[in-house]
Amino acid sequence: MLDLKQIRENPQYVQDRLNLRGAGQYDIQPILELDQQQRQLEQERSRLQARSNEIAKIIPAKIKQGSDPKGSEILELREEGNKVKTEIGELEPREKELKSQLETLLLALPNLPSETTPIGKNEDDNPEVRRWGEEYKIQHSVLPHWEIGEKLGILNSDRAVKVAQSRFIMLKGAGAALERALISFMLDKQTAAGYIEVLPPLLVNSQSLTATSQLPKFADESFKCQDDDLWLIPTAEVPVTNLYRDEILEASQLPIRHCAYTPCFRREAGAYGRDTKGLIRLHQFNKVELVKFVHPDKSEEEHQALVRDAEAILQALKLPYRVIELCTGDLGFGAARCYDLEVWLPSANKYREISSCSNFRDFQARRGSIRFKEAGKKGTQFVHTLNGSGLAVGRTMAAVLENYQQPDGTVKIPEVLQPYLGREVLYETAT
RNA sequence: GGAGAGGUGGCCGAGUGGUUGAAGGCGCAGCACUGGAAAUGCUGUUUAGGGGAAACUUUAACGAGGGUUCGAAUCCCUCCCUCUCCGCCA
Repeated sequence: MLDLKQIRENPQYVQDRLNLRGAGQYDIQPILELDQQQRQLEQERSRLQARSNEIAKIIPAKIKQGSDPKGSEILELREEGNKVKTEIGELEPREKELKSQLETLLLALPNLPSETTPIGKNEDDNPEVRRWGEEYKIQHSVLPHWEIGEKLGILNSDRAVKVAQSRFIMLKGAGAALERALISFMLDKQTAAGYIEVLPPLLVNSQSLTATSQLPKFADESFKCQDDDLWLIPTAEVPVTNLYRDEILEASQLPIRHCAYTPCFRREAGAYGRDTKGLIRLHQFNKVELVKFVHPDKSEEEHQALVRDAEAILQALKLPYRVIELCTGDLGFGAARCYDLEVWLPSANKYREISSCSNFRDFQARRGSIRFKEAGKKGTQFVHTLNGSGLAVGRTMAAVLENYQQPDGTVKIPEVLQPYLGREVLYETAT
């Protein structure tokens, strides 16, 4: 959520920054008008309430001084109290209504792109920041990972579709073990880098989804439970960020860095026909997520470090990748700044997103009221929240299968994974 | 699912109609004491919104929402959540 005060005081700046996401999409004018009306009502109501409070104090004081509780002086005051109360009763609902409209509009407004975010219309304008591992790109032709997987007998789609629906997959034998090995490896690596592991709830309430900004705008992207106010998490970002919702932290506790392995559930509405095969786009997938709560002064450097921590996994696995920065037109709703890591998928002959590392600044902290107090300073400040995948496990598996595919059809296991898996090569087996 | 208890400040915990934004304690900050520290003593310490250049001022908040009253943390209603016991269960 944007700071209403900022919108009020620098409307042109805010509107200009919002326009960078796509001109004409967002209009702050209605917010400015509602805010104006709301404040006017508040002033009037507040003045009446002050009088009401005054009367409530005068009455017992007069009685103490000897006034007759049933006398005309007291009765008049009571009557005025009633009158004031009636007037307040008329203003209050109007003010509440304005406030709730204002809230609705504010929640629907995305974050402002940072000052350094490259300006552009869509993903075609995302600049490449750096590339890594050109020397590890394989030269021979390869099968797409789902074909490798079926041949090796380590993944099965048909049965998963029978059990659930399309866009579900079942891993088997070495496939299941490889997924588990990747998860363990990533968690070990990230905890060694200073992230404290958490295993959060996989179902969250609406308030949590609102804080991280999946709600209200993206309700149709998540699975919802019918009988409870609970949703399946689309990413560990939601439960982990909400761990500190409505809390006031000590500045000395910052930064807080967490990593979490969770399954993630996404409806992928609007993705019909795209990536229908393999491990790229599923309703359920595993991910190790990195989440940070930091002091605003440190947020930029923590963001850069977060990206490096995600990259470290790809480097350890020797998977070629590139880093791109999302331009203003492609930036996610809550992000002020975002880097994507894209891994090389030889069968497609292109890079595919495997991690998205965003700095939300105080956008989520404001929605979730995640604040901190600085010793000796008055008041509280909002923390900055950051998160990124470290990494998407299914897509990593796909990248491993393809990039480590040998001409003879076998798949080598990356060295760092061998201790986890207890083997060096995957061979074709009868299914 | 059945029965009961409870939700108060950063934390613990008093408070059943009138200066209670809220006793007391812990924690934290400052000062004193000390060579320095501990201990001790004193002082201070909620958040959010509005108005104001500022000093300051005003409103709201004791799980949430409604009601009674001139006045509600305190009384009434509805909802949510937590805990305990029993049942069920990984």
